[in-house]
Amino acid sequence: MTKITREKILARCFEAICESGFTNLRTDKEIKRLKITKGAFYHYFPGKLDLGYAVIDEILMPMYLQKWSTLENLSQGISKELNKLIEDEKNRSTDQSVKRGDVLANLMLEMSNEDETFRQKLEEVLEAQVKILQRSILTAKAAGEMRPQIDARSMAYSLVGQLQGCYAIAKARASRDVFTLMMNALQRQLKEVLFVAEAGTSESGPASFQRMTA
Amino acid sequence: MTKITREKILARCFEAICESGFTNLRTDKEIKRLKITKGAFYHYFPGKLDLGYAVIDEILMPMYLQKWSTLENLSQGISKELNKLIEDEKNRSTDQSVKRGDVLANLMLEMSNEDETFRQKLEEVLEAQVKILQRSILTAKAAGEMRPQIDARSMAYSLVGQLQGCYAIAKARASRDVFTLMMNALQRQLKEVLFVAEAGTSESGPASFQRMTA
DNA sequence: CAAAAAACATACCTGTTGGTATATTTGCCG
DNA sequence: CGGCAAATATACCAACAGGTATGTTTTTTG
Repeated sequence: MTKITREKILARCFEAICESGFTNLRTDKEIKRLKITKGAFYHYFPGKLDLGYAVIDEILMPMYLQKWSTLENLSQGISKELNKLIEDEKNRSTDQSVKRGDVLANLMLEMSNEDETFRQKLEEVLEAQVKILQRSILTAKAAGEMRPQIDARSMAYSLVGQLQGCYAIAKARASRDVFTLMMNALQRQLKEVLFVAEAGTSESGPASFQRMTA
Repeated sequence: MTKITREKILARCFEAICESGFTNLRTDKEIKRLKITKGAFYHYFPGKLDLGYAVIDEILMPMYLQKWSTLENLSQGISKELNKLIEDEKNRSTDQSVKRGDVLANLMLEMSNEDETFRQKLEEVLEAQVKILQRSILTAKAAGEMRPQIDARSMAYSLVGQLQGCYAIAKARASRDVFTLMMNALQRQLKEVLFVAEAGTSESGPASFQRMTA
């Protein structure tokens, strides 16, 4: 037995949630698929909602923490690393992943107004991301890599928001190209606002929203 | 009879969709609430999905067209009007509206990967908005109100995406303050990237992400 | 005004879905 | 090995939810 039952349930149900959200998750379908029984399922989870909470705590949260993990314990080259992370996300995307969109964003919009506990747990994941980014931006400012007048909190929120915006639009367009396009625009915007180094070339003004060369 | 049955159904179901999405819309609940019967409902709509399509075509689309309507037939002062529209959206927001979030964004994330027709119709609404913004930006560029190197299409997409990002984060935080904060950041970012007039004050670099004064 | 079409009303049906009650097995500790 | 608790299995259920079949009323129109 490589994986104990509880972990299998969590992993499989997380996958199902990624595919079609929490409401569309059918517990008994997944139970059949896992070749277990309701007895096993309800032994580990009091109900569907509690399963959802566990998925957030034990899978989603670690997942989104790891997403930015390389930024932590970094005292220099933060803006470069940030750009690399966005670049990675862009390159890792597939037609399928674009159609699914961002799991956290999906769950936020689906569940925040339905169940308060759900919302709180999703908020925790969101805030965890924001905190990492915020601290990284502060570090970058201290290292002279970012303009000092930038407010780290505002910046962190906007970053996460824009990332989700990219995912949302691309999902509705069902187009990986649109995703790439928007991520490129985000990168350009970041470059201009963040990096002190390139600030010299002010002749043409900010570079954001110049024609996208996807 | 002020409103015919079909319109009442559409209006009421739209409201319900705003509250908790399409999947959570319970047709028979709304039928009872409207004090009509299934006969009436299924006389006008072949099924629940078709009702959804009709809501998008007949309510959502006009709604989002009107949102930017003042931008059309405007040959000057576009950037100012754009800023005013965002300002309005910020001021019109309530705790409740923030908790609900943006209906279009909600539906996009909920339905795009569930039903292709749904996605296409939502895409139409999205594209309609983008087109209006894109044309306005072009006009503004022609009038010398915006930096000429801005790509209108890229700009329009980013705008809509960021707007949805503001709504998404604020919804998850269940905080009108967060919404205001993010909308302010968006306004500041727009000001700096868009407006030719203010471009002179380059000493401090771009103003985006400076400390938010909500 | 008569017939046909549109607009509703009533009753019923079926699959689904989350959940429960209860029985059985398995693993472990003394 | 005996017993106890965790783990898993089986059968069942009640509510819901969308949809259908069919009947009745109202409106339109020739």
